[in-house]
Amino acid sequence: MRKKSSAPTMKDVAQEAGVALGTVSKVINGIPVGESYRIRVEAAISKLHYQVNSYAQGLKANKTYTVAVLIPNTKDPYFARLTNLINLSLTKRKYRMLLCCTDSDLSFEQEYITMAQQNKVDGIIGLTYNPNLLINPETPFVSIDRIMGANIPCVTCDNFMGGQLAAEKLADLGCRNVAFLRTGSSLTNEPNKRKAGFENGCLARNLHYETKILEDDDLIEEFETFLRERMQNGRLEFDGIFCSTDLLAYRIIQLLSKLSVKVPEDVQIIGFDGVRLFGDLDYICSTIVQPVSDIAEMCVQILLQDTLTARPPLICLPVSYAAGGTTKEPPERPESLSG
Amino acid sequence: MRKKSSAPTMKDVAQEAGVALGTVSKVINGIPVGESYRIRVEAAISKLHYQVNSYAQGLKANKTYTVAVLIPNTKDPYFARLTNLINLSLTKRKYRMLLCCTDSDLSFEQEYITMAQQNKVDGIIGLTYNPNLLINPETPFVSIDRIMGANIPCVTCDNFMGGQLAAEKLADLGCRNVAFLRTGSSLTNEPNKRKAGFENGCLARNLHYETKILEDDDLIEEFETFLRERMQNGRLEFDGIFCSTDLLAYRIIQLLSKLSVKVPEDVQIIGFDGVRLFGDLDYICSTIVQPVSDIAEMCVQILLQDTLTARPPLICLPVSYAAGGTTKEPPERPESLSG
DNA sequence: TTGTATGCGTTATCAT
DNA sequence: ATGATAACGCATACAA
Repeated sequence: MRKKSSAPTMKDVAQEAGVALGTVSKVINGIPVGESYRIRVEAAISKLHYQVNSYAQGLKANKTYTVAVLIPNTKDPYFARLTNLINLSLTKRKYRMLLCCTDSDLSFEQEYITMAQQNKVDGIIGLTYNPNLLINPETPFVSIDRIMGANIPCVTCDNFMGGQLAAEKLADLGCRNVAFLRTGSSLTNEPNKRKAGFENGCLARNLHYETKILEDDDLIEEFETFLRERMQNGRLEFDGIFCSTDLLAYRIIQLLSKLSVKVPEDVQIIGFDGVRLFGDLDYICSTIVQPVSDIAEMCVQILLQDTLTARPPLICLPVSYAAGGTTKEPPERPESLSG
Repeated sequence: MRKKSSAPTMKDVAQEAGVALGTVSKVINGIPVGESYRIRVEAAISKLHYQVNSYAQGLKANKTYTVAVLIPNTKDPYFARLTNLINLSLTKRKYRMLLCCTDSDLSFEQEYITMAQQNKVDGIIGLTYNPNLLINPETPFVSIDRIMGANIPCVTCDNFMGGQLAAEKLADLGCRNVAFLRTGSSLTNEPNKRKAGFENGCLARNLHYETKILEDDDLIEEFETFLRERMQNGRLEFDGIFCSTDLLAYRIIQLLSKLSVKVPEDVQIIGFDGVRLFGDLDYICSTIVQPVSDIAEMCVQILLQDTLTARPPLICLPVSYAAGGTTKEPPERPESLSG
């Protein structure tokens, strides 16, 4: 499909209305102008279906009202929700959002950064993994979940507290022997603190614990071996498991079902993220809920704020716990929705 | 966070390299230039960290390499996946994507269209509901799931065939008395054909069927009443249900569990969309799978193609069926993934 | 082959 | 208050 003839410009409007260019500009920008002139210009605008050219505006003003958002993908429900909420926050402020799905690929991340800079975005929000990202210091950047350097603010949830909360919950629910399972990137980022928080909680509550962390190229089957080795007479020695993400929790639950271990009767499971079915229905599992909405809003707010003051390097937002059916409590139900 | 000093321009590069503006432009655009000049220019570019200004380019070329995508949200897993795949297709072609989450709000849809046009996007892909959307005819537009007019291509899956397939599957699985349940927008769009296809399939296979369609502001509870009325001695009179979406199927399954009706033993359920947990793990339910990847690719391809020929008004892509545990078959399992 | 000049659509600074 | 004009950064047609 090819674009048809080029769109009308301010010049066309000026000619149609029989006024000067500057007058048209003033009308468009709400600068006072003679009543009769305004009416003629407005008539010409609607007659020609004139629309301002944001590109010309951006070139002139050196401001594009555009923010690039780098995220691995929008298929994962947590990323999908985060993307949606960032979009909301940006739209609320009349900003446009350039979506950049990086697939967690280090090169793609860099390419998107370059693209965004060439596009003269007013800022970038990135949930990235590349430890050597080259970002032009003149482009404001806010990182999610990873500390990237002294001058780059990082927004995350309180991962340490989340881990601790998980341990406390398991203790409250009667567990005595628990495990922490983690998978994913070997790169250091904030979510790694979930482990330390969990261990801290276990110590405080006198819980015996063990941890198992998969390397980057390990298969999920490693966990099966790990768990099998800790079964005696068809009984798992753990009565509680904390998984670093809801995704992992889900897969572990599948695995346990294969091993005929019942959840939550035999072993209670807590995940992390607060993922819900279809975005806002039931939780997949009992989980530490990230304040996604606050994270999104905070990213946008910090990115777009004018003052250079009050720019703390790391912002940790509080997490909460939600029962989702994989612990011995009644699961929380979402408010009833129509449709 | 404020932008630091403004970025270097071609003029700065020219001065740094001691050459003329045009020469720099040529180097950047790969137009042959004297070896020594090229080297000096490239040195200046990397010294100054120069990056072209896409806005200036776009203004000059009247082309922005940007496409706006209008979608209700990215929380719903089907929309989330579609968004991801459209992003992929666009990126592959070096296009940027402006994400516009409309929340299915008719005014937001119009506002985003206006914004996109002011942004001089090269095209718009929209899954929209506003029947009176004002779209500048000079902006190429491809619609998803809704026919918007003679000059606007519409990409969708074969909804009719999907409905028919659902009926056939239920018949094959031994059902004799089935129901079709639908909810959502009262506006006419392609997915409405699922009902006709289902009815057609039921007739062909001699299945007795009943349909229940909720109005826009009805509550999901209406379905509970409907189903309760069709129970005798704790037994539901239907042995199969086709739901217009996986989301609805999921909610109906919850409802049935409340009524102590077992799925799939007492009643088999088929949904529509092909939604999977975490994007690519298990299906939520047995379902008619939309060819999301093909839909995304087709939208982009049609939108960006140069020729005005071969632009059929309606493109129906084939659907398939996947067992997801809510029918009397072993559910399909996704290929084992690492991590 | 290299440099110069003009225009893209807009805004803002001037005179008028 | 209104109209003419320069400038934003880049690409290109044209002159050197």
